[in-house]
Amino acid sequence: MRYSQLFIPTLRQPPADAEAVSHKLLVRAGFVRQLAAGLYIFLPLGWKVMEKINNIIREEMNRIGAQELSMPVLHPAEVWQQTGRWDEIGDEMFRLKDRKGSDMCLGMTHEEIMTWLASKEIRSYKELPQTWYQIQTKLRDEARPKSGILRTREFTMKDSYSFDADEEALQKSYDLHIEAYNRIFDRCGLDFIIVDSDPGMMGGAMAHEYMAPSEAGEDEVALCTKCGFAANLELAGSVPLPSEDKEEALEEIETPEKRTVEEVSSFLKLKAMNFMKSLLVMTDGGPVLALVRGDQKLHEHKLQKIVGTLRHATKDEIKDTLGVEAGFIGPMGHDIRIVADEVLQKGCYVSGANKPHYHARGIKAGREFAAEWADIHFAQEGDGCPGCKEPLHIKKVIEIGNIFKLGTKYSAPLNAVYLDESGKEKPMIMGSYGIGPARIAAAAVEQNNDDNGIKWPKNIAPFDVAILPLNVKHDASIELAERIYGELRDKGVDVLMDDRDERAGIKFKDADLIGIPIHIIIGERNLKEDLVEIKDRSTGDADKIRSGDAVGSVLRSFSK
RNA sequence: CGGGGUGUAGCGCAGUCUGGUUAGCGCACCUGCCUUGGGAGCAGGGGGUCGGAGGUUCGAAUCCUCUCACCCCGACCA
Repeated sequence: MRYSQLFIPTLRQPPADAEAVSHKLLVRAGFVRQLAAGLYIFLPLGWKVMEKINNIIREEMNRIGAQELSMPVLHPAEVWQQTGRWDEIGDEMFRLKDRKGSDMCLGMTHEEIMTWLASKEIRSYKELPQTWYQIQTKLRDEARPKSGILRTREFTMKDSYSFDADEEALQKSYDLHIEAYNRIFDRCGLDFIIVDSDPGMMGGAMAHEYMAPSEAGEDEVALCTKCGFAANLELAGSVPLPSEDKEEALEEIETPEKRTVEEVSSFLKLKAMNFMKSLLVMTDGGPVLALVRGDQKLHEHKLQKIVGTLRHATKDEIKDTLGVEAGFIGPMGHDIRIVADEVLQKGCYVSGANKPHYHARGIKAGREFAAEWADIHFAQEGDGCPGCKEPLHIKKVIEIGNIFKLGTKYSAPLNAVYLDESGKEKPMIMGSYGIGPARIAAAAVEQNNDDNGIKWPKNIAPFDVAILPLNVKHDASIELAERIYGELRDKGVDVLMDDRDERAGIKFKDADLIGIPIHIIIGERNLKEDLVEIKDRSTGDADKIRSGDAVGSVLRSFSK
């Protein structure tokens, strides 16, 4: 394609409200524009990248026998009501009524509709397994869209669903998806890791997430380089650094206006790990006091699994329940349920003295208080790996894909059943598998860029090659550029010909910003010696070669 | 939903505190000349209901009230 005929609105400066690198660069380089919060327009270049990603996904999904189809985006409420999610899901679902007043919603995912289809059409074990997928628009009324195209309210997703006769067959479908996903993310040129994840509201037994390490990511994972442990911080266990093993008698200390661990620890000149944080949460079963060590963060999800749905107590509730204001709460002498992190079983700690402006030291489990013990802390950098005790590393990551074993969570309520060999009716065993193509693009930019712009991985770059005739008024330059352009195109190479009457500097800057992997630079000076320059965008390496060798050289670099 | 911030030309910003000519600057854009290996130079030019509504005032980008939008942190995230 010819640059002069393309719409590539590049900007010298990024918009002021962009924060993430991928957001800034994708806007600057003319790939996307924002319509409203969490709603993005994909410009021609951006759309080309999306199509390349989607085609890789298609090829790999088809390779494992998955079949592409297309589902409506607008759904009747009934199906969602049958699985209970119509009520479980809150404001995040876009809901509307049709002209007859019937409740409808915009699909945030397609478990219900896919299962509905299976329930209508599949009768026999002979028709199983089936894996269906689509690359479809999803809509979610996100509480906080952010980071450009990383978290939007409308986005395309590759979602596939497997229907199997039993758990063993589901495992096969699951493994096939792992195979496909590994190939997809490899081909897209991403650095990625697979981690254990929390099945959450999706239900089901097992789940993994594909994560691309990046500072722009919203998730955090704990990794062990020694034994390969890898898990989302939403569920990652860890072995905290051991507490100091000391024996102290209980003693009250005046700590005027010192409430937080930070304040009290600097006041008493003690490390955070010498403290015990006492936090009051409210549950359906009444108030619960949660205890973690001063250097730890309470993991509400872990606690929730023990005590049920919870929320933080208000200041008044703390006073009413414990008789003391927040900041001076201690675990002693309360007649309520106490759940404490296991690390507190050993050692003596400082915590609130249950009276204003006083803390107490020498608080020891079993002596001053009793508790239920559990892992209710967030894993942090340096904690021991739960598998091999080596220090864990925490990394920020972008979630680019996930795979879930759903079991019968959807097939049971929607009555998606089949008859087995003995004529017995059984629910289908399902799996659900997602990939966010726009997140692949964003992650690729986050992982591959420099001060000059994007360095696209070659398989998802908007063009394979850019030809830059530096002076379009120089006949020999243009003749050569046209010849190379034609020959590369004949070989199936996706070429951008910068035929604009612009100065050399502008062409260099734009080619770098847009991030095309290979640049063929045709300058008047080199051409006198029959030379052209081939530049590799990602390494910056540039070679001068005979003009007649340009096409062959470029083709060779693709077969590498 | 809680906290913070920002809305002035396509993009980036100044002006607002302390009200007062035709509201400025850089880049981009248009015309001409010149230039062609890293976002050139000279000359000329176009583009704004200062997010919106109401109010105060002789006079509002500027002060007051309400409202909308967007961004960031947190909560949430099937």
